[in-house]
Amino acid sequence: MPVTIKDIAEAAHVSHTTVSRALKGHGRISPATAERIQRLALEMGYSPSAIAQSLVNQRTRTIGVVVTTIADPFVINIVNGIEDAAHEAGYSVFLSSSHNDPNREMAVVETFYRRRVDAVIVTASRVGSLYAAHLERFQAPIVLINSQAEGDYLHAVASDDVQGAVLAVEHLLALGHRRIGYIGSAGRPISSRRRQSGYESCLAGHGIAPEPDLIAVPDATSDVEAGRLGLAGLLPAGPTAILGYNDVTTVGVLMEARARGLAIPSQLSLVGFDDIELTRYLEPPLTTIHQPKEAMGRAAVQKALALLNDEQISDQLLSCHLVVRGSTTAPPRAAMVA
Amino acid sequence: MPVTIKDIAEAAHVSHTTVSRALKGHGRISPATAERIQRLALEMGYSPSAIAQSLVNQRTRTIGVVVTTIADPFVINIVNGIEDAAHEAGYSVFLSSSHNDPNREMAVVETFYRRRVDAVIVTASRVGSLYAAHLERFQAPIVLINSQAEGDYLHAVASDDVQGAVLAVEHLLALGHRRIGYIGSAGRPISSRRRQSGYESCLAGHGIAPEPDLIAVPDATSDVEAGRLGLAGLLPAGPTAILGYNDVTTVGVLMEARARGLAIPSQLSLVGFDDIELTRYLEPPLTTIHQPKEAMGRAAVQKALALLNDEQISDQLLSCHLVVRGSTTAPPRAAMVA
DNA sequence: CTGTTAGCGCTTTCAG
DNA sequence: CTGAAAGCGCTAACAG
Repeated sequence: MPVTIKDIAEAAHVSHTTVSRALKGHGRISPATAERIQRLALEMGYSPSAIAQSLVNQRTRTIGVVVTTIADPFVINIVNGIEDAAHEAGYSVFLSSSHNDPNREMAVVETFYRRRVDAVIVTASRVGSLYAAHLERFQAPIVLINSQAEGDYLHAVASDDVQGAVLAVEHLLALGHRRIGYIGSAGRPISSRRRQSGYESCLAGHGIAPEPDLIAVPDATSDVEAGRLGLAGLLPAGPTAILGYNDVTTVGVLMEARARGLAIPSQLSLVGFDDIELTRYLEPPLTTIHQPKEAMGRAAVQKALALLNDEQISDQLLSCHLVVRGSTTAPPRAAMVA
Repeated sequence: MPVTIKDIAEAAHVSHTTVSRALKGHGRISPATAERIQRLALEMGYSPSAIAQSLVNQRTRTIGVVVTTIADPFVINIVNGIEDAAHEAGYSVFLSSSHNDPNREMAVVETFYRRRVDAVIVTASRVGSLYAAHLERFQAPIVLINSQAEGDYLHAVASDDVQGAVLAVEHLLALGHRRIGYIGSAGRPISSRRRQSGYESCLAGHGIAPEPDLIAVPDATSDVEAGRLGLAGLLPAGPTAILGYNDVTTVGVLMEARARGLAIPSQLSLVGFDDIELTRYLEPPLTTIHQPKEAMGRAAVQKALALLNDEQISDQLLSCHLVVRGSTTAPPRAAMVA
């Protein structure tokens, strides 16, 4: 059994209240006894029970984080940002995976509720709307990062998908490309559509009508697979450049291109999205749209903390930036690939 | 304020004790009232406070996990295994990063102790020995995954570094290589030395005396950098193949080789260690030693749970296996590179 | 300045 | 089968 304030009280011949006061400095208490008790506490190896404190204070200083998958290079950078910010604020974080299953997601949130976390952060939730029902009961703030559900039921932090896609397309346009393809993600409908709309509006802004043949949203089992299928589907339309939903999708495109003997970037330019670490070690290193992943995690924590403080804070839309590496260049002279 | 058993008791005109009993099924209670109360609890949106339960039960059903860095492709697979196993057992996990700082590592463990986690899992700890002092006080089991500290003070789960390195070297030997280099890691002294000893003993077993010139343990700021420096240092000795401490180190070797116009694998074969996801997308895809990362996480949880159950369980040493991909082939005819 | 008392939400004897 | 009472470790009035 751990040492309790009662044990210290006994050893110091004072009441446990006095110990409690001595240990947290404030509260009127004689410096002498205060110091004596503190020394005693140290000697006895006392460590206050956060459980007991939580019960009486009605706050646990914990944040529950639910992610779709833990072993994901994108997600994990967000978690990293969350943990850093939480740690700085004196909070601990529970991490749990929904395995991309809405039922499991709700179960995890329920578990967090039972544990009385002060706030919940959910990344890439597909069921944001479901929270509406549970929300009245669940007092804690819930902030959604990159929500993939329709509507804005809750507090949100997201990166600016539209702006990011525009950056990508402008880069390709500047390089001289005119036939630019887009390969989306069926599993992240919201952000995929946003990126697609950025792509389309940017093209349109330059007088290029989006062609359905240059857009694919493959129904694949993985992002890599989506990239492969996507490229296969788009090739007949003769793209000179492709924007992938994210870096992993774009890796799939790269693999498929390699399998087909298509040279990147001389025959086909590629732009990814996210800027996960992997991309810089590929051959060629990927030109991509950088998402401020840790910043999003930190922003989510700040938002949650502000909410706990009853400060009203507006939703955050963080902007992306372009990282030019080796997978983009001017289109080939003979612009037909297929 | 959340609904409590008292609220339900009031609504049901029974004592809160009865509610408590009704809700957990056991305890002698009339099926009628039991069911009535359960329905009521559901209607009222009751969710038991894990905090209060933890306080009385003296166990929180939480596990504290401390890692060196969250955003690490290797670590995160371990965490994934931990979370899965913990979830299955009804445990929640606290995740925290030590940022590879021993002081911070101890601080994190202290925080976990305050939160009264039932067990602690530490990956790649450099300060295992420091726990000895705190151990008497901290009743919870502490299990170390891939500990990087001298001695075996605690319960450990690790992959078999020696066996893994032997696998790698045997593969290269079988391919015909005789001048095989090893690039280690200064930051993970224990596992780096184990891999090196597997490497050396395997060579020795085949009648090849290890050459100091073919071994480098660069003092670099990152694994990639270590790989680059390592290759630069080893090249004069004319290796035809190199075993890197891990995949990221080997990526560094690959980058440096590319920069020097060295063809992989025709001029130099490369073997990594870990089998992180990245490796299969490199050009060429890396031959590597697979570590059972999720399994190590799961094993750590099982060990922790067994310990909580007072079962004595032996330390786990999980074996690795070889994954042959594109970065290894027979040595060039003219086996001198430098 | 210090001690007494009550209570956070729950479980668990012990009586009835 | 059900209720009363005590207590998990701590904090916060309220007295003294």
